[in-house]
Parts: sequence; structure tokens; C-alpha cells
Amino acid sequence: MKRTATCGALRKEDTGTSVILNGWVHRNRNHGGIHFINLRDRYGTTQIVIDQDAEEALRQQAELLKFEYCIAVRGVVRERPDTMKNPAMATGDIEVAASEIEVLSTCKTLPFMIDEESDAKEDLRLAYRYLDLRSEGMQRRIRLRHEFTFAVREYLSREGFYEIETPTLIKSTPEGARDFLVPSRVQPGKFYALPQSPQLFKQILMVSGFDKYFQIARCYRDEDARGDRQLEFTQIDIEMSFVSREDVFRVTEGMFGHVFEKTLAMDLPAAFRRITYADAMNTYGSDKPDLRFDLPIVSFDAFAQKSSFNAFTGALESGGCVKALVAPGCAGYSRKLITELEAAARIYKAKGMAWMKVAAEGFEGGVSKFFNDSFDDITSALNASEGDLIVMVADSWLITCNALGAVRNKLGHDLGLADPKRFEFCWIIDFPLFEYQEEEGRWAAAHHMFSMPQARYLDTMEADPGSVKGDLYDLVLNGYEVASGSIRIHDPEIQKRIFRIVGFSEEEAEERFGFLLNAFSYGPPPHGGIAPGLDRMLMIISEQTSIKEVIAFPKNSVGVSPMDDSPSVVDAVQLKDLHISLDLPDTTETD
RNA sequence: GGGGGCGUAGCGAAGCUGGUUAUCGCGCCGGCCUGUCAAGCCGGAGAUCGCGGGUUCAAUCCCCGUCGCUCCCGCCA
Repeated sequence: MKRTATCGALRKEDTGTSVILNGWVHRNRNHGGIHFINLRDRYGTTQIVIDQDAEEALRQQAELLKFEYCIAVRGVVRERPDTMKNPAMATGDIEVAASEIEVLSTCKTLPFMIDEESDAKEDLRLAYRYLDLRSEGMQRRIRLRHEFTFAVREYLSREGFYEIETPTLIKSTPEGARDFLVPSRVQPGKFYALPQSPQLFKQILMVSGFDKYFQIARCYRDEDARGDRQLEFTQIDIEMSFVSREDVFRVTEGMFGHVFEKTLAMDLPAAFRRITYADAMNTYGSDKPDLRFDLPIVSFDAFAQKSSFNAFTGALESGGCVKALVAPGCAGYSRKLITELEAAARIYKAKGMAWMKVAAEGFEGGVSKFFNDSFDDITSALNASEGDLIVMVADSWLITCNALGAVRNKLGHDLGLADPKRFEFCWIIDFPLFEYQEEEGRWAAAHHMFSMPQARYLDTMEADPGSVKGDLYDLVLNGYEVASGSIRIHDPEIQKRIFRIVGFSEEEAEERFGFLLNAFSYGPPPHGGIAPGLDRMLMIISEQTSIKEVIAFPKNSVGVSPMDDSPSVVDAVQLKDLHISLDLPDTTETD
């Protein structure tokens, strides 16, 4: 019995039609005389009825149907009596009166119920992912993922971009994240790496003249997972020639505008807000600020300076800073709640968090005695009023920013200021090009070595690497970094200078990136690009906090796929073919 | 590498400053039931309380170790 309609299709207008439906038994309700089955497929759910006057054989058959049996039903569409309509169901005006049922396959007792969202533990869901994917929530998110990538392809193709595939077996480049390695059988002792991104290849495609490129590209990074990070993930990789940052921004904004309209029926602003890295850190304590709420961080240096509070003056003397954050209406916070806020600050290495409550006539509690002299000046500088809680951190600039940024995020969350239905994009620009590696005592590329320094720093780059801003940018959405990109270096002389600053010898550069540098000696065009993370983006717009919810077959937090049990031990024969011998730690099980 | 949380029937949870037969909901099995849509009612089966060791007259509960999962810090050019 091949289906003539899907389980989401039938409406009042189909009354009287004879149909065949195929699907899974979602619910089965037997009332003795009358029998209801909710039949489910990708498209929806339709109520099947076996009436009291149906043939005895059919009624007995219905009795035997269990959860998730895959069945075919022949029947006639009929409108439900008015009082029996279900407005919560798309097909709730009708039902199908069954005349024949065929069991296509049976189903064992389920390890967990197929509900809208499963409440089973994640590992169990992943072990039975094929069942978990039947849930309404997973079905909806996988469909959203399809629609999203479809809209991306639609927009970029229309803008003249070519989708070009790049290899997934490539040369290992030790910079950046750890590579996943793939041994070569034919070349004993040699390894391919899986790409961390198509970075070098897309730049080479620019040299080849494909001046607008994109790819929905799988990337691999052998680093520990996080809620928003998976060791295997997908990015929308984009690169363009003869462009400036403005062109990359325009395409990205246009693309997401199109995608949000198509997938969420939502209008985005034509251009996204821009914040410099320094401003983002100073005001929001993060280079990926959540702009759905304000809660700005304010400098407290001036008040700290003239106070007699040693923890603050000490931080200033050692070159640090003091910053404050107003928690609106939180003067009633208990010691316990304040300690929880402090814990958020401590995660990011703050040694402590000072606080005081704003009362009508002065500060109360915590460190108030040091600052009551400046009550009016402080409340006006911080825009604080009675009933607020002021929290402060004194430390190095970076620790202070990060710590208060964490407190800000916690407050935004706890006070319900972060509306999950709002999507606040912003560009973070003017990133430093280099960062100093304390342990190694050298400068390193903050992003990667192929990003262009901004023109005004070209003369002073070697003299003061720390001050150099790159033509680098991130796209941030609701507190997550969702894309990162830059204008690349196409001038071999500038590239050589960058290598020198990060302590990369010409031999080393030649060994690792020789093919790229060589390509760049054959008329490379100026170019730049960006790479939005598809999974993370989908996670945010589907209001999830785990990236696993938008990936059909994700790995768990330790890189295992409980369904197919990868990674796994392999045959000695396979290893021998690959010229590999194992040197395992004692504790490792090898089955 | 480090820190927090969790592990009790097929699933989700409760219990535990140590004490008879380990509780509840869902699912499963049997019965009843003519309009439900998380159907309802009655009955039943199902748990070496993650694993190992220790303390104790007595351990699901306390202690030590270990394994697994989960979130976070580090890491992620």
C-alpha cells in the first residue's frame, strides 16, 4: 500500500477522498468500542479511527499496534464532529476512517518515548539517534538546517559565487588547533591532515581567478568539545577577490538577511552594528558581547584611585584597572546570590569581587565604607540608583574585563534580560593582529598569519607589534562568535615581515606554506573572506544551548559517537598496512 | 591538565545526618472501557541502587578508589 497522501496534508476539503497513509504509530488509544491511532510521518500527524462497527478482524489488528510500528492505512477522510476537532493539530479538523491496515514493520519496546523533545539522557539519545531524530524537535531543526543551507546557496549563487569543493585530505600545518591525522598507506610514515578549515585552498582559488567562492565545508579540529563546539563541524566558507572589508560585510549582511527572511520570516537590519575589540572588552567584558541587554561595564579607576581600599589601589599601582557593573534592582541580593556572582568572576581568574548596595542616602554593605564620600559622583558616573547592586573587580585589564563580562552575562541570564527570540548581530572590528605569548616569550598571530595589518600600522609594525590592529573581524550573535574573517595579505613582502615578527624562519614558512607563498608569486589578487559557523548559527536561532541539537549525528563531549561506537580499535592487519605500531598508555583498553 | 554536577527498574525522577518489603510517573504485560487526542479505570511483572574496596551489628545513604556521562576553565591560528 503506497501512500497517496502524507500525514500532514489532509484538510477539511479532502473530506470523502479515499487515501492511503504510511507512517509510524505515534499513539494508540483504545476505548473498547472505538480506536484512535495517531499516525506520524515527517510531515505531521493524522488521526486514524477504527469505528465500533468496523470489521472484527480490523479492530483486532488495531489492538496489536504498538508504539512506532511502521504501518500503511487505507481509509476515507471525514470531517470530525465539531466538538471533536482538535485546533492544536494541523490536521485536527479531519480523521481517516480505516478500512485496511498493513503492518510494514514492528518495533521493539522503545528505550525512550518519542515526544516533542526527548527527556532521556543525551548519551542514550545519541546511542539511539535514529529514534531521537523522529522527535518533532529534531525533525524541525534538521529541516531548518536544510532550509538554511538552501537559502545560503540561493543567495550566494545569485550574487555570482561558485560553490567549489576543496580536499579533505590535506597537508598538516602545525599552527592552530591540533590536526586529525590520516595515515598514508602508499607513502609509509606520512600523514594527511583533515582540514581545520579550507583556508589555504580558498586563498589559492583566488589566485586562480575564481573571484567569488563559497563552500558549505566540513571542518575538523582535534580539541576538547564544548556546548557550542564539536570536533567535526560545518562552516559557510566564503572568499572574494578585489574587495575591502566593506564588501565582505555587505555580502554577509545580505546573506543573513536573506536567510533569516526565508527560514524565520524575520527582517534583519540592512547593516549590523560595529564595535571595536577594545570597546567590546571595556564595555561588555567580552569580544563576543550579548547585545540583547545593556548592562555596561564602567571604569572605576578614578574612584579607586582616591579611595583607601588597598585591593583597588594595589591593582592600579601594578598597572591594572578597576571596573564596575551595576546590577539593577539587585540590592536585595542575599550573601549567597552575591557569592554566586563572584564565582562567575573567579572562573575567569578574578581574585575576588567587591560589592556595595545603593540605598537612598549612601552605599551599604560590602566595601561601602570606602566610597560613601563619593556617593553622588559614583552613582552619577555609573548611572546607579537606589535598589541597585554595584559590583567591582580590580585586576589586570584582561582579567577585569573577562571577569565582569562573565558577571554581566550571568546577570543578563538571571534577570531574564536575554530574550531568546531576539537576534542581535554585531561586527567586532579592529582586533589586535599579534598577541604576546608569555610562556614562549614571543609574538604570535592572534588570528592567523595571513591576515592583513591595517595600513596605518605598516611603518611601525616591527617596532610595536602589540599596537598593530589587523583587518580582522568577527561576527557576533547573542553572545556567540558566529563568524570570523579577514582581508588577507597578498603582498609577499608584507607576508615575510609577519613571519619574521612571529619568529617564523623563511625555511619554516617555505616548509609549511610553501605552496601558498609560491602561488602568491604569480599575480595574486587582493582578497578577503569570512567563515560563518553553520552549526552554531543554527543552535542560536533554534534557541538551543547545545550544538548537538542541530547536528544529525554528533559526537558526545569526549568525541565518541555512542551509536556506531566510533572511534574504535582497528585490526592489526589494518595497522600493518599503514605501517603503524601502537604505543598505548597502560590504562587504555584495547578490547 | 584542572574544577562543578550527575549515575537508583526500559525511561525520567524521589529516597539517604545509616535501620523491616527501596517510592512515584511514563513505558511493558493482563483485564475493563463508544469520541479520545499526554485518554481513563483496575491488576501485575520489572532494580545485584555504575563498579571495587573500607567503616559498621547494619551501607542506596558515610569514607577511599575507579569507570561513565555532562557543563565549565585551559585549549579552539
